[in-house]
Amino acid sequence: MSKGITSKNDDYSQWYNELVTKADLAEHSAVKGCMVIKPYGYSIWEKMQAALDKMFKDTGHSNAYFPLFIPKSFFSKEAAHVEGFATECAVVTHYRLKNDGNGNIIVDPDAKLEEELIVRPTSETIIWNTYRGWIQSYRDLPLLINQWANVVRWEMRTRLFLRTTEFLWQEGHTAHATSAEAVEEAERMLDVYADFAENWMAMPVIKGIKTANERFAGAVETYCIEALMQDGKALQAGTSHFLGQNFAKAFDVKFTSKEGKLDHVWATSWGVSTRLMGALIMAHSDDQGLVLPPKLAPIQVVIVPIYRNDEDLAQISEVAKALVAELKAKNISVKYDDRDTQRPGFKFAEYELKGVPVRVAMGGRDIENGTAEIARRDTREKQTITRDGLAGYIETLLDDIQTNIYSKAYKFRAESIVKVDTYDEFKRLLDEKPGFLSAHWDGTPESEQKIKEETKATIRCIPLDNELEDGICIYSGKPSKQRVLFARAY
RNA sequence: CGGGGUGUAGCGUAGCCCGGUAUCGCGCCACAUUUGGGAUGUGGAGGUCGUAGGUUCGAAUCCUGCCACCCCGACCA
Repeated sequence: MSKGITSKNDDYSQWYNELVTKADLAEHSAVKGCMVIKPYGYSIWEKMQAALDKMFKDTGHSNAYFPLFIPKSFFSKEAAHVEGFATECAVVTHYRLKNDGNGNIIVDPDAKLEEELIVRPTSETIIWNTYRGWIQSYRDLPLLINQWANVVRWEMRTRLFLRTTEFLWQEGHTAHATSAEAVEEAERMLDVYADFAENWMAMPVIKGIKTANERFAGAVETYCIEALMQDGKALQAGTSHFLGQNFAKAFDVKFTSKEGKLDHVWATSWGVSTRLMGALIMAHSDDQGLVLPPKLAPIQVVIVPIYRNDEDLAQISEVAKALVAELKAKNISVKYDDRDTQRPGFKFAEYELKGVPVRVAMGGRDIENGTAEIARRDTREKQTITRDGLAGYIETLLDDIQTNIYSKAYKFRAESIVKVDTYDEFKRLLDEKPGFLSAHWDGTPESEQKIKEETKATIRCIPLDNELEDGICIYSGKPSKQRVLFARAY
């Protein structure tokens, strides 16, 4: 491991790339655009999955699994949907290889599929085709299903976690008897995502709705949570869609209501992906490496012994192992690193790089004095604490770190939302002080598109709690009823 | 997919212009001394120079195709 990483002030994207690889989260694979998620990175994802999965179950959802492959004909049934995804689909055309006689393995031309299969970029079509057989009556509703899966979107440019050709995610797909109920579901799941982002990832988000330009292909309304990264760029962290009856109509999913009337069902879908890993990294980390919120850190506490000989080590280990037991009893994940192959300074740097929230160092001096040195990753402050009540202190400290990194991110974001009233000011701030720009917009896709072309800033969302306020569009000068949030985005 | 760049040991690199079988650092292995912020010394192992062709007596070096990665655009979670 080489010393140090590029400073995020010098080169933000290089800082990010080095962080991902040097903290052992992921690496590029032999397959273009696809990554290998390494054990340390995957264990963070598993923690995210566990927390989200529980939240889904607590809101009444069940997990299921649908196929990776989608017949091409399914895909074409919803016009907007196919148009939105057509340009980024991987297609399976054959099912067999053969030896061409010259020692080369080739695709067997005789093994062409009658109907090509699309590798799912999202599963609405296969799921709604399936739901047709599951739903007949209002008694079958609501149908609340989630699946954890991989999907493939053939992106032109990829970045570890933020945009990869294959990625992991969850996709919820629900069916309801009424429009209102489906809207309520879409909003409920948006709240779940916001709750997760803020309370687990310690990342403040803005809940909002997307403009028509940014809406999911096939949705009536797209809700989103938008986060702000430390370089002032926005990142869409999760989306929840009210799909109306679009997919029900496309796949002919009808139910008989209490009143005996036949109608198409109302749908939602919602998802978050391994992109959250990228968000987590960029939200809190610094030039020393990752900063992980304690609730998602695979290792919450590491104990490093400092010793001169085996006798010292034996003494320290006794105390350290007792602390390990106390912490484990409090459900804190702790690692006692007594490797003799690395020196303490190396270990300090390594665990800082990996974002372990709390480090405990114990040496001969501490054994004599009945103390330990506690270092917190978020502020890099060190304190000497007495051995009595140490486990309790650490437990409190972990909560404190969780709160502190949220506050820090919240403060940064609050400072990064700026009201702008002229287009010149808008353009100036985008370059000088990137962040969310709150500005009036006339509500037309044309103005939004022009602003995007000229400045690369897009409307991230119309905040759900937006106040109505009369004004004029910064681009067209036409009347506007409310401000929307613009930003350059990942 | 367009423009630019890069590919040499696990990682980072020199050598390429001017062709003669590969340099240095980190890491790795062994031993010793070390251990409160990325240890030091001595010895050692490790390379089809991204890949496939071509030119040549001879290619990391020159030529062509392909692949991958990075940066910048268009597309997007």
